[in-house]
Amino acid sequence: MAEKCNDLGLSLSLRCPQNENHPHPPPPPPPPPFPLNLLQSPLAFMQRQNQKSSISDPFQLSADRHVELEARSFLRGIDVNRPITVTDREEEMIVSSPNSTVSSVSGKRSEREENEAERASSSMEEDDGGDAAGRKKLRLTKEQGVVLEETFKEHNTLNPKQKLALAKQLNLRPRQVEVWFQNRRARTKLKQTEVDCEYLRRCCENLTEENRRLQKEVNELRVLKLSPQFYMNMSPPTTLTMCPQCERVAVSSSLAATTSSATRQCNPVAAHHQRPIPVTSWAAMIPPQPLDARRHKS
DNA sequence: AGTAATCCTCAAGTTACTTCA
DNA sequence: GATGAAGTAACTTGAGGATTA
Repeated sequence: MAEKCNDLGLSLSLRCPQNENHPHPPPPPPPPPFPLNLLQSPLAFMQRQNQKSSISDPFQLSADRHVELEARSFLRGIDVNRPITVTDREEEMIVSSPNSTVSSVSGKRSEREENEAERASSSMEEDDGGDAAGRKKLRLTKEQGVVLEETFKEHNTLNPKQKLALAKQLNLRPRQVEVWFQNRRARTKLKQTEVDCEYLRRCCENLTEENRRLQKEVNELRVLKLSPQFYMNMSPPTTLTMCPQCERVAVSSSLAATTSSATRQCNPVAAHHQRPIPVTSWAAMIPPQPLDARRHKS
């Protein structure tokens, strides 16, 4: 499976913003074949790809369309499931995706059923002598697979012209090339979905663990808050200090921060200037007035 | 210009066949 | 050899876009 994954050229492509800042992020994903946006479904991606391939060569597409339309006018009703002969192949070089007609809606089923009998009587070109009843499954050769894969890497959709050329090159029916690309896109999407799911699962696990850790921390802090003597002896990591004389408040990270702006502006000789007062201590001494009001008063 | 019919292509889902452990 | 799982070619269905009468 992993080997297949490599064959498909798939890799993690989901970026989790939370985890980018996470102290224990998951192993960095390899460069994505196509970036996954959680707001963008794979379908949207595919559609965008299709649009891209269409837009990239509008002239060619319209030319193909022209060829198609010309061909369609006199090649209707061709049995596309019929085994390919050399003549057929020449015709298929003209008509685009003949078997799409089969998969299309309007009255195609009966047409196909008619073809079944004919197909049964004349075994396929690739047929090695098996029974002709039911659908005959062709196994693509290694060379065909390689070429298809290479083409798929270049563009995951084909316009009619490309399809015909590829079919000719590989000695396949255009319909087979078309089906192969459809299935290949489906496989790519499936693999990508699996990879994305796995990555999301890991994200979820990490966030759960982080949540558990933070909950534990919160509980510890609660316990700490409930034991006053312990709390009072503790020097807080960040200490608000205030000069009782000038009532200026400053933030210092340790005792060494006595050179903060508040103390610098006061008399450095005074002993109480050197000792940071924990918020809980001095706050109790301050009358319930806004600092600004008291400052204005003085 | 609006509309219905037709065709094509696609994604999604399914079926049936092949291969392999 | 039988069997079940996995892979995949081929098929079906429905939607949407383009073209044409």
